[in-house]
Amino acid sequence: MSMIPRISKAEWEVMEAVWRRHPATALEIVQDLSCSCDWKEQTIRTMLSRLVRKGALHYETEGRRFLYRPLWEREEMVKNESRTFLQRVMRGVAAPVLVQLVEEAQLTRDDIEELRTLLNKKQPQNPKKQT
Amino acid sequence: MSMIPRISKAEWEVMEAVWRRHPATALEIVQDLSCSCDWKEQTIRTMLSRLVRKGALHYETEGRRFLYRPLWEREEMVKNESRTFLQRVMRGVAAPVLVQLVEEAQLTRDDIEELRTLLNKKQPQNPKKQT
DNA sequence: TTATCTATTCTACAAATGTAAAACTATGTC
DNA sequence: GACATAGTTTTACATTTGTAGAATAGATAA
Repeated sequence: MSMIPRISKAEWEVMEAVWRRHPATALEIVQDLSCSCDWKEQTIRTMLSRLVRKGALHYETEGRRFLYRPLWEREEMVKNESRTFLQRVMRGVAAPVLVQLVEEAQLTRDDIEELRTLLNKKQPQNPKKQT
Repeated sequence: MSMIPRISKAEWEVMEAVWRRHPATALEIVQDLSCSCDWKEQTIRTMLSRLVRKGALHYETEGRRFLYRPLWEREEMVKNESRTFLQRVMRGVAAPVLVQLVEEAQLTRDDIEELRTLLNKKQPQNPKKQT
């Protein structure tokens, strides 16, 4: 199985739009993003190509245009990013970061409930000694 | 108040070492990292300079060497990174990412307890409608 | 069938990142 | 003082990212 590609911040933005609307033409993506970003159309088209090159998107041609689709579920990529983030920012010590994130996050009642349930089910790990 | 600088993955690694050992000479940092990374000594020294330039570290001279110190608490930078991460990966919809992270993370009994308490105190937000 | 659209592909270029080697400079040491 | 040492500063160079303009080619309207 090929690797989930690492994509940049701006590319992520474009991916979001593709996830929202796929299958989608470049123009549709541009329109979708027109409110949130103020990139030039060409910029977004460039990023679509790069995402194809990186193996994050693929397309079929429909007439002269491309219909883009994600090659990965949003969830898979979120998982991947999260893992990378955790490794980078915490080198294994998850809790402080999670605390931080929970504090920052805006969560609905349901979100909170879901997380609480998750924590109840969570299997505790023994603390590891510091290297 | 000046801004917390954004630093790259590799630079973060170096920062970790500085946080662990500060005040520390370049050599000490190099040694600290020698087990975990296999960068050449020069590479690490370069990153120390870049971190100074970026305003993440500063130094005093001690004889001919520099004694490096972080300009920011680890916690502040973690907070900052977390915020950036959340904005990037979730554009405001925190819960799925948090679920993912909690699932991935290795948490001790105490960590879980802490998070649970936090969630209990957490003020729920009303769901916002999608744009 | 030719001019015009419009979509994609190529090219551009500066800044940041990863990864160092080379050069320069104090400072002990002989 | 001359030289080796061990620091720092400069320079290097390929990739990735951000941000597009220019060129090209297929579809279409006149």
